Amino acid sequence: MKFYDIELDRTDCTVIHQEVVDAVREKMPDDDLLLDLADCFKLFSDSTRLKILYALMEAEMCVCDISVLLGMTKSSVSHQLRVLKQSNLVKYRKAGRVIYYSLADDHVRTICRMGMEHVREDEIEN
Amino acid sequence: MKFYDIELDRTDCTVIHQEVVDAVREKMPDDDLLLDLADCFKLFSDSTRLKILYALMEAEMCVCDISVLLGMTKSSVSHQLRVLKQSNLVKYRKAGRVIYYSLADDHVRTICRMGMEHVREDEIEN
DNA sequence: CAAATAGTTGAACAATCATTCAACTGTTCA
DNA sequence: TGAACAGTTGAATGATTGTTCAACTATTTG
Repeated sequence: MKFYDIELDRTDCTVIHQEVVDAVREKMPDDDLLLDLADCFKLFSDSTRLKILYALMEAEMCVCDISVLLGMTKSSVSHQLRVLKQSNLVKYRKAGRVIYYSLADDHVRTICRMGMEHVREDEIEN
Repeated sequence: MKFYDIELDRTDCTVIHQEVVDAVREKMPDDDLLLDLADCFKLFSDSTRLKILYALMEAEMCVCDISVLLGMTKSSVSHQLRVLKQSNLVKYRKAGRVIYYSLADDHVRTICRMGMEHVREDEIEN
């Protein structure tokens, strides 16, 4: 029997452990869920956003306050607040022309604390 | 007294709450630490890396196994494994020309679980 | 030794994304 | 009413980053 020149699979592998692959595949979370999870972590993966979140852990603040605290333009702060707002990490209340932002719930604290523990441990190790 | 045309501060704000800003500034973690934290979360912010990590939660796997499981090239898997290795999230052992990867410790599980809780709650809300 | 295969590596490319800039809305207040 | 200011928005820009491609190393095996 002749082997035709079929299109190569993206994985030019002789699978080493088919049983392992099959077993793991069954346990894998859905792709959609993993995409959502990645998006969630992406929110915490920028230091400007982290600064904003850590600031809001301490107090409700308006955009100007945050701008001055971080030494950044109102525009750039506002752009990031929009991202955090859309993901329900922060909420806001309007008072005249001033808009006060605060944390939406305690998830932010929990997630930041978790990551911080990992970072600090690495510091000790190295 | 004349106002000279000095360079504008990046924050064209009348600070609304100087006391709040000062109090928060005192509590803020160091910039370096926040950068490290952001880098830590960045590792979890890509769905390919998450897939690899979730796979390794189930079993030790070689690069070919992971490639087949994810339907990706060995090259792209290898690139991501390098990132995870450099950050001490995965470790490896060599057996002939096969290299087996596994999780370095339990941090990955803890951090993923934490994020997953947040994602699932959002699912219920919306 | 030579062929085959596991895995790595660096450059190139495309997509993503944070910041900037300028223009804009909306509210206060004189 | 109009000036001043808080905040938002969209387009442009530059940096970062995930994937691809091709070439490479290293190990096994016939």
